Amino acid sequence: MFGEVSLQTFHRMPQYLKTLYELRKEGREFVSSVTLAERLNLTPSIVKKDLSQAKVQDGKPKVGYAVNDLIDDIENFLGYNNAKDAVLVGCGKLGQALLGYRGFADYGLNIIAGFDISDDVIGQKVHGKIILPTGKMEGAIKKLDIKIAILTVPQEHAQAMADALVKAGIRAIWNFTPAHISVPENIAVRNENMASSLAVLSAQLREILKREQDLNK
Amino acid sequence: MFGEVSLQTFHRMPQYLKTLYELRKEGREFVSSVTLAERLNLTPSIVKKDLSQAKVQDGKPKVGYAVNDLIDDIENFLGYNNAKDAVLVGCGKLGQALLGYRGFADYGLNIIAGFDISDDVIGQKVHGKIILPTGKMEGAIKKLDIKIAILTVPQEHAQAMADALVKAGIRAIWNFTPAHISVPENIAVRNENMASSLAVLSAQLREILKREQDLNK
DNA sequence: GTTTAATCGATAAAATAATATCGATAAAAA
DNA sequence: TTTTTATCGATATTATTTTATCGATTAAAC
Repeated sequence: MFGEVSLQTFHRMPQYLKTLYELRKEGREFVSSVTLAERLNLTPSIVKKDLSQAKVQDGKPKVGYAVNDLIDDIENFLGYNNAKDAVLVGCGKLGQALLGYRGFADYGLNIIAGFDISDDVIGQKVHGKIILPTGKMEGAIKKLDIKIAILTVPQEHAQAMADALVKAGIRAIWNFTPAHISVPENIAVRNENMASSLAVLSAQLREILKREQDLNK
Repeated sequence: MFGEVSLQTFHRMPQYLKTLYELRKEGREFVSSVTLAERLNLTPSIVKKDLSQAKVQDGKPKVGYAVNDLIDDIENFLGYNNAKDAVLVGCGKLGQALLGYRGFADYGLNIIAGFDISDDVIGQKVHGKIILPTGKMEGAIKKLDIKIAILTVPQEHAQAMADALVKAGIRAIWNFTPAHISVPENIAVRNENMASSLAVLSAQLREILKREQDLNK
């Protein structure tokens, strides 16, 4: 689906980038797949395979990859340079937390504005981002040709709002609600599913505690 | 690592559960793997395989699985019944949003209290959850034998706080900071990594837009 | 009561992802 | 200058995950 590049690879890319920033800060010019793998608990093989998909310049035998070049290549690969505009819909607690999250800019995401139905928050600013009434949403999306929406409305409004966003021209929805939303197949959805994450964490914890008990028998 | 059950399977479990709740609400007594697969965009094969790992009672040919039994089995499998206590560390915007998030209770997670260093928030209550000074953290964790921590401190304090949590006896950390934290290998960590998610969403969006352009040529 | 249709559960096949291997190469050491 | 060593990049192998197949079974239709 992604022209050969797997989702797992995309998942790991920001981790490589993060480690590379640290290495640059430490003053290192070159880094090997072995070092990256160690820092991120991966194998050198997978690191080399992943990087081969993002990088332009080859690594050098004996020394590895040029840190700066690699940073450029991955940033470019992930589109961190050409900032993408987005809207955020639903400015409750979580919505406002995300609206004020400065980290997004580092990832090339630029939230234009928040939208909400409640007069209590309309007109407020969170870290310089204005909250507008949902009535103005479709117009803004169309006018600015925005493709990405962050969805943080209450669960029961998730589907209706997703429909409205699609109608307005949004092509990718980052869904922070627990609701499963249905969209046409040419729309990307990414679910930030707390329940899923917690299920996995609980499973890990259970396994760890069990292993420990077995040992102490 | 999880006694045969893969992480992907754990990820899908809460989705099944969610759909089953809906079906129960609709008054359905039985559901087939085909129906579940349709609602969640999966194949019947994977649904059957996943469920076979969580359920106790067999499905019936021709009609499928008993909705109520299946709900019980999955809830049990995921540990939604025996509520797990947790602490939340770092009560900034995101921390408070999560502190006030009622959904956790549905997943069997019970946040005992929030902890923070700032006098601005200490003593406040968010949805009935009190915010305490970090000085009292270790004592509370030990006294109540708490195993799970939600980490929402600023990135630069993530590692130090993780260390403190491990020292206090925490065995599973749900990390909402962008920092990569190092912990002993008998501690579970789950990274809620925005950068990763955004990378995947961007990749999906890019692919969709590209496919569209190709068609219009 | 017999036939038909839908589904399960087990297993086989295919697809995908991760890991290991190895020749080529460049830096460093001898 | 020659040898050694560490690493890349390509490819082969292995492991994991998903999908497909199929006999057995049960509810419903006839």
